[in-house]
Amino acid sequence: MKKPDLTDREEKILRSIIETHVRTARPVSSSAVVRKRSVELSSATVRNVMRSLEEKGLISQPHTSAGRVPTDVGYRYYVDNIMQPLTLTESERAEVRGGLQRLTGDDIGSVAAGVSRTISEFARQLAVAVAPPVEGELIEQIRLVSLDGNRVLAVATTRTGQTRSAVLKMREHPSAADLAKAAGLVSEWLTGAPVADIEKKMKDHLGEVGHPLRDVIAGLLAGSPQIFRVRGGERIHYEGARYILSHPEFSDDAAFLGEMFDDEEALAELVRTRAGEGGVTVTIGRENSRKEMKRMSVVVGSYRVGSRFGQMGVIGPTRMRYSRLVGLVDYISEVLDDLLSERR
Amino acid sequence: MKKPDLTDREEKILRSIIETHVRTARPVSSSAVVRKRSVELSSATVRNVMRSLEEKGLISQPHTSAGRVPTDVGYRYYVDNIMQPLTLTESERAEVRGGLQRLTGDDIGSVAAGVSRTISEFARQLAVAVAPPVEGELIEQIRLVSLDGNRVLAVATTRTGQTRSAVLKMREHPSAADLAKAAGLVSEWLTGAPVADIEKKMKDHLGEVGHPLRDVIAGLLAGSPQIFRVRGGERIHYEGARYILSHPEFSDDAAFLGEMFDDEEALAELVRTRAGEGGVTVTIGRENSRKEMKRMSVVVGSYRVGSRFGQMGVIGPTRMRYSRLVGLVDYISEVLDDLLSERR
DNA sequence: TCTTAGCACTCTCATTCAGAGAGTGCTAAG
DNA sequence: CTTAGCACTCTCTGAATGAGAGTGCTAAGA
Repeated sequence: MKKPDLTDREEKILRSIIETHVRTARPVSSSAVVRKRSVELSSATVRNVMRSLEEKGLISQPHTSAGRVPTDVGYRYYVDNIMQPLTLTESERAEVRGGLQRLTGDDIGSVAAGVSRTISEFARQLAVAVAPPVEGELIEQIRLVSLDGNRVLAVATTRTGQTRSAVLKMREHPSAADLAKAAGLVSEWLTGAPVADIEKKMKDHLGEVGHPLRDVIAGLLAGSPQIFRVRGGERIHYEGARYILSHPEFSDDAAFLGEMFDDEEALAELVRTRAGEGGVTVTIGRENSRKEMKRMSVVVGSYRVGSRFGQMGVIGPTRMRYSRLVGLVDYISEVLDDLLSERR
Repeated sequence: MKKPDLTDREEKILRSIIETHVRTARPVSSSAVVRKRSVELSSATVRNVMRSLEEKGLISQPHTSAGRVPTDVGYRYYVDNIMQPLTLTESERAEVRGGLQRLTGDDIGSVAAGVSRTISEFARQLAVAVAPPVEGELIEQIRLVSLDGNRVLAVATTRTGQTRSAVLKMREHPSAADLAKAAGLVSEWLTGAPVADIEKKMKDHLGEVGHPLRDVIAGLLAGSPQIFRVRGGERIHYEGARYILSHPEFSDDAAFLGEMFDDEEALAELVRTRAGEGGVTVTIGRENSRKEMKRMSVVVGSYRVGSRFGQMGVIGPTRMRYSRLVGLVDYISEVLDDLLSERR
């Protein structure tokens, strides 16, 4: 997997090429490398080294007489072996932490929204955050509150302290006593069960109860998807469309990006599949599963809520500041783990 | 305002030019008009008419020897005086109505989300829907439900049957009896008051109550923004980014569109400012307040929930099928008024 | 053996030019 | 008032040209 077969000098020159290409967006010539004082060599020698880097597939020429541009393989080598994650400045760290701290009182979906906003702001790239799935959460308790007419508010709390609720429409108006009884009964059945199992459990027990309560519980069963099936929109958040859309190099990909914005599930997939549990993962250009992303890179990290993981990351051109972005995502995931483990 | 100073023949030719331009996206020549059999005339005569239309500012030539293209003024005349809204086919009507019907059980924000999805699907354009503001709603009742630890779920219902809730963190764990008392007291103060006034009202009455209840109510006051200040994300929904982003003519405007997607409030402004109460409004090209939209048109309608209005519409190139889109928005607003007035 | 100066070579990019094609405006006749 | 005919204008395409950038190669120097 590793490719440590570069000499010190080759690494220095690869680094120089990548870093100036990231800044300038144009092919880097041998003389540009010399001007940067990356190495004390003549341009002719640098050219020889560049040729060797090209033979190894790390850089390439757009055409015969242009400078060199890093390939995906070149960026990969840079990310794995050369680059160091950039530490944020003290004031940036304070700002990131402060911004995230303010979120942690909110529900887990809003946290994801805030995370995507924070990442986007500091990265100046499209940012995506996916909240951890609710399916594995364990039910703590179910409560039913009578509203007006036949409407009832169902409230479920989970072991990690999340709360979800929905308004149910019942066939007839249930009495407060019946509601309390039904809630007690259902809580008894479900406490400790994972959210994924609740429909099945309720169905299994439904036969055990008689007339007035049975209607209430049937209503609850009918509405349970509303309570627990989290729509993508609540779990997946993105921010910073303007950054990726303003890249002229992506004007051909605008249609693809539009599809991504419309299909949040697909967007989530990008950060989900590659996010390990802990650590920051970088996916470069053609390494992405979608061929439309051959000129984009994705930097993702994960964060932990209870026993489940959420993911977050940035999407931008392959020509991105990897050291800065890896450092940023890393720091945010550290802060989130810290802040979110505090909640019970 | 009106411009009825076109002859019958001029109108026919303007219509022909606009309708073929909308289809082909290219300048329309005099012979193309003749080929369409819009009028029984030679191309030379059509040319004379086109010259007159050009003098009146309704069409223009991109360059000396090209066909003609409609101007904003031309589209305006077409929309106001020539075009008829296109009625949807029976099966489309059924599909639209069915799709919207399924939504009306949900809360008012989800309805807006569904509306934008429906419009976008049928219009194949970017669609935006804005739910009516909650500020004018009148409070019906406030309930408080004890969760675990110091957390309390506050539930408010309004006169139009909307429900909003939030989890509040109290200083200390309140007893169930105190919660019930506090909820009763607050409901008494607030019932019938508009949402906009609740903070003030609670502050006014807070002095009247003594120790154990006072803490609870202070907690509710502190959390009331969470309950009622609707974040844009819940009110404003858009769908169909792929349609507008895939228009090659907007690849220059991608950065502007990105800003719109990021700033939902700005997007909402587009459909809000122009939406009258009832009826469909069309804003064409430079008529839009934002100069970046000089090549886009907006078709908006409104719908009513209780005494407040929500807005919805489509955003696309000026070269759009106005008759189809006006017909669609009109029908959707009709269906929504119908469906939403049913809820109490 | 490695480095470097020098130079020919290749490719892009911008400019210019010419010819084809599209569509108009004008004129004169019906 | 309408229309046939035609000259005119403008765009678009492709070819030709020259400048500029940057390389690869060779041969000399350390």
